[in-house]
Amino acid sequence: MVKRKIEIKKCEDQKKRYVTFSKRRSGLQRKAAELSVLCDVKIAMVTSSPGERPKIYSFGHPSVDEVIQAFCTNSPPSTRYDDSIKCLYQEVKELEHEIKREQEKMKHQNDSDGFWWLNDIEKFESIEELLAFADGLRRLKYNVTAQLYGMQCTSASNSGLKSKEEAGVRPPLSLF
Amino acid sequence: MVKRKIEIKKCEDQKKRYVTFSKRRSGLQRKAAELSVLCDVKIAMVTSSPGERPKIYSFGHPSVDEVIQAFCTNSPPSTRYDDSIKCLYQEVKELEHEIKREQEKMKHQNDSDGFWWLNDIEKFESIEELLAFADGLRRLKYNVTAQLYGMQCTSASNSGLKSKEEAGVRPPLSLF
DNA sequence: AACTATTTATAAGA
DNA sequence: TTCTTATAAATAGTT
Repeated sequence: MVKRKIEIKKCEDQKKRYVTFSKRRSGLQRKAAELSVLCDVKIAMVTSSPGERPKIYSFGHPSVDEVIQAFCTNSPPSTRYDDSIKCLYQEVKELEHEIKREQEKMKHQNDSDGFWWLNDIEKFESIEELLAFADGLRRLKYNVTAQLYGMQCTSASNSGLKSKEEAGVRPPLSLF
Repeated sequence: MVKRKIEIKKCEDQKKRYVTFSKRRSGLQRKAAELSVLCDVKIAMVTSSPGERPKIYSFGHPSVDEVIQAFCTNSPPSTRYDDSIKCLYQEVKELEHEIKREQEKMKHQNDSDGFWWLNDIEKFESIEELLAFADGLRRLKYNVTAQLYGMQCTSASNSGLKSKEEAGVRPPLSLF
């Protein structure tokens, strides 16, 4: 059996889409009914069915019509909270928030006490990850070594000595 | 910490009611949005807020007004599926179903092969339960024994013999 | 707003 | 459609 988490995007398999619609619509309706009872509020839900010739499903407490009436006539736009667009903004805001928290977490992980290279060795969950990390370390070592070698060469030639050997410059591999 | 399951009935604590409304409404909205994306359907939700001066919350894809328009004008009542009342009937049907299943379960438990006293010893989950069961058995034994003793006495006196001993009647405890 | 122990919803399969 | 089950998501109570 595969993982059951699904992406929220249009399901292209028509049959599955119908099943999902059926299941989720009933779940939504139950939730709506619970909300109206728990919080003693009016609620209405109108849905079109998927497919060629959409039918209209409706559900409401105390009745769809009463709630729609209230929406259309009793409430001037100033008293409405339409989240149809707001929720997109909300989504963006939440993503930004998540990113921020993620970044903070990273920061804390990376610089606790300044000894980042001692941290989180335990977090690797497989040999592969550990090997990848080790490989990263090798590259790092190589780069640092090469960098250092280059710096030594530069300072050696700046110092007026003739050869690298005279300046005590060693080949990269001996630096670690 | 106490159990977290709640009854679906009006929450009398105003503050809690507001919090619940806020949490559940946003959950409902998320679900509605997911449904519209997954199944590629139109949906609208209108809710009144709890409290003295209810505000109207609305949410819709592609927009509340479009869906309500479709509900009010484009769809003759014959094409509508209004579940506001249907769901009550559904609830009754489900309860009846549940009762029926429950009864069947009972029936199966009670008379599988007629040896009910051999069944379900394993179902006890604690020493206490088992001891309670044992105590019940003791009482049962006592009652059956007494009953039997009474029957013996009756038949003994009916048989014209003078004493219980003559009729082979034993005291209750020896019967098990 | 955040946390978390639980409950609830649900995707997939039968 | 309904049921089951493993897993994901929602949320009640609390901080």
